[in-house]
Amino acid sequence: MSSALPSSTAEPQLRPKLTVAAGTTARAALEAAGIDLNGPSGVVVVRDSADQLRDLDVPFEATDQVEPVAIDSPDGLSVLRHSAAHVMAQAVQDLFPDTLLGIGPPIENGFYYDFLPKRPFTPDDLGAIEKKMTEIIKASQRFSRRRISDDEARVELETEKFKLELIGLKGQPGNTTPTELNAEEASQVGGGVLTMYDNLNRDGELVWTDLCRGPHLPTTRRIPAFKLMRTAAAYWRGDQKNEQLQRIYGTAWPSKDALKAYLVQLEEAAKRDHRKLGAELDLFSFPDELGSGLAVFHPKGGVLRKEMEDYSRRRHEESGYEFVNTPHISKQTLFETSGHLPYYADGMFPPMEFEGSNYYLKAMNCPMHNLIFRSRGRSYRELPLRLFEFGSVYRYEKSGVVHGLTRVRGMTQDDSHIYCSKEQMAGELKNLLDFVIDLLRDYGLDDFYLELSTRDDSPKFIGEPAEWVEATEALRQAALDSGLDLVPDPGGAAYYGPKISVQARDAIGRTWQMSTIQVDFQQPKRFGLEYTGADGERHQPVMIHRALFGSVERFIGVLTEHYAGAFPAWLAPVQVIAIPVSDDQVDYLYDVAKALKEQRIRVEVDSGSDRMQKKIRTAQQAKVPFMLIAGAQDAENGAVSFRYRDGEQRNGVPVEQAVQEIADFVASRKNSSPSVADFG
RNA sequence: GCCGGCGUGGCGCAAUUGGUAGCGCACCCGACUUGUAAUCGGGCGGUUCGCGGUUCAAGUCCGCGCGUCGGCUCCA
Repeated sequence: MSSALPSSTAEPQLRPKLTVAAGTTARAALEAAGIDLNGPSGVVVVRDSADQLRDLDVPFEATDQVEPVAIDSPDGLSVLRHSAAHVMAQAVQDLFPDTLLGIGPPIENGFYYDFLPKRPFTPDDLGAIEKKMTEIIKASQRFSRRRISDDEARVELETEKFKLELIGLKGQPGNTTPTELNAEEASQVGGGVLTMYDNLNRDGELVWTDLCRGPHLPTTRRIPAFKLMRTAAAYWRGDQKNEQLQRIYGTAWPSKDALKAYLVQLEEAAKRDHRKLGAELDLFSFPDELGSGLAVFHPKGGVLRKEMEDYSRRRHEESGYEFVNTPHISKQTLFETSGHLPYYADGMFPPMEFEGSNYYLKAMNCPMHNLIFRSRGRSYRELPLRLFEFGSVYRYEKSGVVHGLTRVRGMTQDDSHIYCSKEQMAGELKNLLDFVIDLLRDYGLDDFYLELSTRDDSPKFIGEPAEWVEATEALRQAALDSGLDLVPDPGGAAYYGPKISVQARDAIGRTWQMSTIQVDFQQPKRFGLEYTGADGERHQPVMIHRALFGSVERFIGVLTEHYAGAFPAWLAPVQVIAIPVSDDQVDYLYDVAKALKEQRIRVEVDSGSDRMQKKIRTAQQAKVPFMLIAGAQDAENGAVSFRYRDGEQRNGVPVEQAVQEIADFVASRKNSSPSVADFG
């Protein structure tokens, strides 16, 4: 997952531009125009004609046309959150006086500030900091902008070593494109002239100050709602070699209601967490005894896997793939040939030594597929040769990154390697991308964009520049032909070739990297792969790597969150649960279940001693798509009553019809939950 | 890997300043035979993640390890 929850950001309102005369403030112009400065959509800054955001209370040097920016617009929210970060930093330095400041930018849905405290913050500290922040907000401190020279700043900030470093990196005045600073860092020092923001209390007394580009809210009072979320560690300037700072994350909103809505949204997202649902729905677990990042699938999770894989196999079969199988372990020399060792030794489990050789668990399937290609002479008539395998690989993910099913140490890739001629490459990539998107849609993901990862001038990228260009352009063309949005990712390529990755948005707007398609000229070279062309000459094939689910495990994790555990009927571990009103209908329902089983429907009869209401509750919590309920009346009429996931019901449906409806619905692979509307 | 939090029956939680573990769900048994989200009663189940230490006494304090959570870094 890359992005967080969608923010409930309001669209910027179109407002007429206002004139701010030289020597006057934006506030004066806004007040004269009767524009609200205080409400949940009140204006907090303005955008000038140079597209810069400016404080309301700083006089303009020259007359200008400005656009009001409301607190609930995207820019307004950033200003709010950045100001909240300042308030938090003030609170922290107040409570923990020897704490040094890092940077404190706004981020999606909130803000953070990095600190170097004498001791790390604890969760308990957050409460105290929040309380102090509330005091600062109530004190209605003014954010007051002050220009300062680099030399003055160095004196004023002599104890703040991180701020001094930023000033040094900022570049000379007039240089508006600092290349050393990322966007977050630039928000502190800007590109040219340095400014300080002084927090002044009602008496005009200076209570706190921070180096900052701004702009800010007029006063701390304009922070209507905030909450500190968590503490974490973060490396200074994002580099593992640097000092580790303590980061505090917070969120801030234009109203208490908006904050509450955001917190509810987080709770909803937490309910979909596949790790939680995996346990609740009895799908999989991670036994400590196995080790970190190693999952076992329980029978219900096993059904999911099987259905997912079966459908994938079928589609691959129809699309000209050939199925192969390779072992989980290999001698070291194979990975030397492929070039993965020593490059990626850190990412592999350490080798086992026996019979005079080092054996590695495979972290990728491609070298073994290459051996299959090379096992005999190949003709151009065989190309494109598409080898497919559900191949289990093992990767030594660092202990801190293992996460549920989405980042594991043992996984099964739906891995495919396609060998084709250079001439075939462009067409093959296009077909492949269509195939991938089409198949993902069948599993219910239907909102995508693409990312094109290319090389930069880093030495890690190997191979001929001309080949990179050719492969990159072929990928780009395939991406453009798909009509999907394409986001560039310079420097993100694998060391052996460029790639396209398919990003999918789930039901609540989060994005996940799904499939990757990579072009590789290197391995064919390293393995000496060749085929005989129509011309009788030997040629080197192009190799395309491609995984569609990424891994089966990860895909199950993503689908679990996408559907919040309420899987489509065709995937659901239990598709039908039959519930008798009283014990007298148990045998009757076993007959109904038998008829369903003949249609290969996964059905259970709840013959336990619970009351019917309890059984309905249990089935509902198990998110079973169809409940079939039968009482004396139904049994007498040879009928059953449906209850769907949404609680709707249809009573007195003849058994034969009910069985057919369910079988048809499952066969349709509809991804929405069945409901009354589906059956008219 | 780094920083911090957490680790109590299958699951979710409780246990005063250290004084040798309780509850709900699930599970098992019994009673009740019920028409759309929890019937009642009884029972089983824990070497409090592991190892070591402090103490008369450790779930509680300390150290190490493992696992996990939140971030950072990483993700062929």
